[in-house]
Parts: sequence; C-alpha cells; structure tokens
Amino acid sequence: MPNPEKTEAVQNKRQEARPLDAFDRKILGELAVDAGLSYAELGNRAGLSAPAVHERVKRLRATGRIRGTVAVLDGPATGKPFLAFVHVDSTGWGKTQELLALSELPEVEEVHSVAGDTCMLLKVRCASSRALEGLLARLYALPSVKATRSYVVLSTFLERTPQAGITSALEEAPLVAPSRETPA
Amino acid sequence: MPNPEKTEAVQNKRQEARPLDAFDRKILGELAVDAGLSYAELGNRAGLSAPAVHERVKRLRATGRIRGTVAVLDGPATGKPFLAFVHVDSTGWGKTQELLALSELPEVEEVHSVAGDTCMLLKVRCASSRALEGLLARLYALPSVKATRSYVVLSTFLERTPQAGITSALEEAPLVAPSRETPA
DNA sequence: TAAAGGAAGGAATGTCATTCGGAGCAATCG
DNA sequence: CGATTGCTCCGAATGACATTCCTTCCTTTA
Repeated sequence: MPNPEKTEAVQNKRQEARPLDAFDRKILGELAVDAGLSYAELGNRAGLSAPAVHERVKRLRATGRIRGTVAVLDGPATGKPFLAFVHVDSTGWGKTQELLALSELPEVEEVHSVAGDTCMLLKVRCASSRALEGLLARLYALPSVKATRSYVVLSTFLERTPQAGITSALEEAPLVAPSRETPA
Repeated sequence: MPNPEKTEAVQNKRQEARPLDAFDRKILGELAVDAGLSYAELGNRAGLSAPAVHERVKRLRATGRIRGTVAVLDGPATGKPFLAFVHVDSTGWGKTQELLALSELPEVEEVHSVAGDTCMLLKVRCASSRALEGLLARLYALPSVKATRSYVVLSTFLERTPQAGITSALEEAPLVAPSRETPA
C-alpha cells in the first residue's frame, strides 16, 4: 500500500514543482515552431538521445505543458481573409454563456474576458466583410450585449502560438527603485 | 517546348483557382484540431485512402494552405500566465520597423496593424505583471509610440488557430434589403 | 553507507509514412 | 465522334521512424 502523503508529494513534484529544465525548454521551443521534427533530430538539437526526448515529450504532454499538435492554416488561403478583433461591452456579469455559444462558429478563434474599458474581447476570422457584419449582428442579437468596437486587421506582421522562451530582462530594470522583496 | 499561355493557366489553376473541395476542407478541419492523426485515420474520416490523403496534404502544404505544424504550448504551464492585448497609438506612419524588432521577443505573439481608433495591436504573453511592465517600457522607449492601452486577460474561454470551417449563413440575411448586385 | 527512485542510452520491434505502379475518369484535341 | 492526355485514386511494397525494453549511471534518502 502506498503512503498517501508521499504519493501526493510525488504527484505535486510531477505536476507543478518541476520547473522545466533547460532540456525541456529547448524541446518545447523547437516543437512550438515545428512539431514535425523527428525525435532523433530533436535529440540532436537538445543534446539527448531519441528515447530520452520521447520520454520528456510524453511527460510534457501528460503534464499539460503541450496542449496538442495542430496544423496552422493560412486564413486567406483557406477562404477567410478578414481578421478582426471585436471588443464587446455587455450589461451585467456572468452572461458569458451566451458568448460561449458563439464559440461554435469556426470564425471565432478567441474569446477572452479582459480588464480595461471593455468586457470581452473576440478574435474573429471570416470570409468577407459581409460575414463580419453577420457576426456582429449575431452579437447584438444577444440581450446582454450593449456595444461593440471592431478593429479590422489591415496587415498581420506576426502571428504565432505561445513560445517557450522567457525574456528575463523584462523583469529587471523596473521604472522605479526596486523593492527589497525580490533581492538578486 | 511548353505553351507559355497554357503553362500559366495550369499554374493559376494550381495556385489559386482550386477552390478547396469537400475532401480538402475536411482534411484541413481535422488537421487544424489534431495534426497527430495518421494518414490512415485521416483517410477513414474523409473517405479516402491513405496515399490519396497524403497527396492532398502535401499539396495543401505546397500551396500554402497549411503554413506548418506546431505544438501548442500552454501559457501558464510554461511559465507565462500573463496575457494581454496592447493597443499602440503611434505618430507618423511606416514606423512599424521598430515594432517589428519586438517580434524577436518570445513574449510577443501577434503584431497587427488595424483600422479603428488605434494603429497597432499586439498580443503579448509574459511571465509576470512586472514583465508586462518591462515590455510596455520598451514600447514607450520607441520614439514613434505615443500612447498604449493594455487589456489584460482575466479569463480565456477560447483560443485556437484558424479553423477550416466557413459559416455561410453569416453572409446571408443582411441588415438591410439585399442589393441586386448579388442575386441568389 | 546502503538502498531506491529516476533518467538516459543502446538495441529491437512494430507501426506508419512514403513511394511505385496500375486503373478509372474527365477534359481536350484531332 | 473517337483518341489522347492529364489527373487522381487505390493496393502493395519499402523504408524510416516512433515506441518499447533493458541495462547502466546518477541522485536522493533513510
């Protein structure tokens, strides 16, 4: 019979207290750019053998670091050249259920609740300006939607999924004198 | 010697005048959700043999419909739990070169120029609020950046890459009477 | 110091991606 | 109207690669 306390400790170690060593981050960085790499090639780049990389990737998937592997489609080339960000101001709170229904549409790519002068932020990609109009019509059909502001994308300079790298320099050199809470 | 006119026609047919038949769209739809499917399984779902699917996928990649295959990383699980959309107001025009330099940072995931009351729209994901502050500091360090408005994401309800589906109903039922330009 | 857990490397095996050849079909041209 | 060309599909064969097993090494713990 396993010791429950120890089991929990091990699970914690597995699930959260594993701070992604350099090998993991290197593997994640490569896979975030090209998931079609073979484990052998991935091992070459990371300095590990193929089985070792396989083991780590399996763990990264199991622990949720890697959410999945997808093919990135080109919007214009697949018939949806219109990209827009839509800010939604809604009355009340918790009416998100209605907005989530819009997630069924393949045109809706992202739905976030945000802090700021707006409530919800949508990223939508559709076939034409008329389709965008139809989407806004559906938004306004929701009783809780008070107003929307659309930002139609003219040019996309960069668009990618989350990357593995972390720029530590961003956390240094604050605007004011550093507090003593986080000494070097 | 090939007929130039005919060659061009064929190339056009290959590069643009191929309107993605039902098989292609089905394949794209599946791969956009899970690129790890085997060609045999993909063939089952699309109603084709494995070599036929392989041929189509190769063509979809060659024609740019599929931009690549990537592993989707989980932001919080990989150490970057702070997601924000930053609107940038800049003076002048064509100063995007400076903004593109920020694309080097793995924290910057998207850079668009948009129509609306703002010029540029950035999607950034970073490790902490301090890192976000550091990123904004770098933005304001650019001489053309006049102001920014940040929308920090509180909850993400949906976040995915471009999908293959197109909701044709969105282009129907316009708000006003349909013009005679596009008769049924 | 001894023991145990975890991780990496090498080799073997199974699965799958990829290629090759042949057949059906449509459009085109004579 | 018939022949030909080009395209796409399928079945089989091959090769590469993912996946597993097992041994060894290292680190941690009692």
